[in-house]
Amino acid sequence: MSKRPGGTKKRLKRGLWSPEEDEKLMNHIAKYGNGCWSSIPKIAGLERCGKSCRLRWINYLRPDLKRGAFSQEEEDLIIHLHSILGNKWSQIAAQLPGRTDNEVKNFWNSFIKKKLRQRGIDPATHKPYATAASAPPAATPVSRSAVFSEAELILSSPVGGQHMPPLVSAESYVYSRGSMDGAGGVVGGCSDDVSLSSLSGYNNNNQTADFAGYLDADALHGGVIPSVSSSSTLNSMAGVSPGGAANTNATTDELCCNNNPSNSGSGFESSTTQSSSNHHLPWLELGSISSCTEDASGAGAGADHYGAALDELKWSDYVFDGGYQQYHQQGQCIYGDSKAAADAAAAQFDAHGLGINWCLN
DNA sequence: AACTATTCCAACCGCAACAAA
DNA sequence: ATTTGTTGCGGTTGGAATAGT
Repeated sequence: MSKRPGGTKKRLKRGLWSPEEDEKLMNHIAKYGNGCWSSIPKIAGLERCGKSCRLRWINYLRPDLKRGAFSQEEEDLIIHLHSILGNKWSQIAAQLPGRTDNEVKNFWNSFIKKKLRQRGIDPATHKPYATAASAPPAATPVSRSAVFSEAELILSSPVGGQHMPPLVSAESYVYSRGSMDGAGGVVGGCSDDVSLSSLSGYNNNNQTADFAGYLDADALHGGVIPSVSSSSTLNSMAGVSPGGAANTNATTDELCCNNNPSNSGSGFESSTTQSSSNHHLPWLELGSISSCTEDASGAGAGADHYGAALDELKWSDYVFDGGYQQYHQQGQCIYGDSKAAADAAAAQFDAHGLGINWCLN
């Protein structure tokens, strides 16, 4: 795929990566890590710019990538996080193990956007479109905004053990509660229990404590959360040769999984090293929601998949208690079942191996 | 079967932030 | 303090794949 005419002095290859190029890059990173992207092409014998190599690795070659369709839980989480963070794809992706910002962005643009519009929700604002059937045009109160400033997030947290009146619009929870009426209007309340404080991690109730471990509070408050694409994390991610650990110079100790929570430092790590097995998504749980949808008249009952999602395995269960570990063990990767070697590598891959430094630098 | 329209996603671009010189 | 190089992020695009006619 040739996106743009080159124009640079040195002719660099563009477009889709060939399997040979992939192999070169993977072999290089397996050997040396992913330190200096600008020098990688030369050393690895690739006629690509470093930027392109970096992108290829992050978006496609990383052994920890979870390919395939987004689960309902992931979709819910993306919608919810987008209502808070906006187009901060890297931050959103940081909360979705195995997903890249590019993947999340594409999923949003190609699927969720459309879906929300069909439901009468403006994907940009997460508010229902003003329609004759619902609300008067341009009459949406400010307090109903689902786009939250940092201050709003903080203000919505409990102070002195008491919940402040939530500034969170009901819409932002509608997605997971299945209480949106056909025209996109909001039905049902329960706002007392679902202030964004639970998201922000400032709430001290149990629910929030659990969730705080899931969704890094820093992520929602402008703190630094290294995304999975950050170089520091990637260095740890490169702790195993994608092409097969046997081909690397790494010692057994370097390759072995390190699940010690004390090593968790970044948002990614911390979100995947929770010692507690009691993680859950507050909005999903709060949404046991059938009890919360006072007015189910327009909710479309079971037709709404968001409500149905509540009956499914909790995403956090998948992530922390089995599925994600299993995913690690099974080594899902871009090459799927046909790449036994990559599977084997991914089985040993561990994002927590912070002590590993493959970089030559 | 051939053509057109649409969808999806990998990859590119430009910019900003940061670090090192 | 300034320059230069590198990295990361978000927006955009082009083309392959798919659906529709």
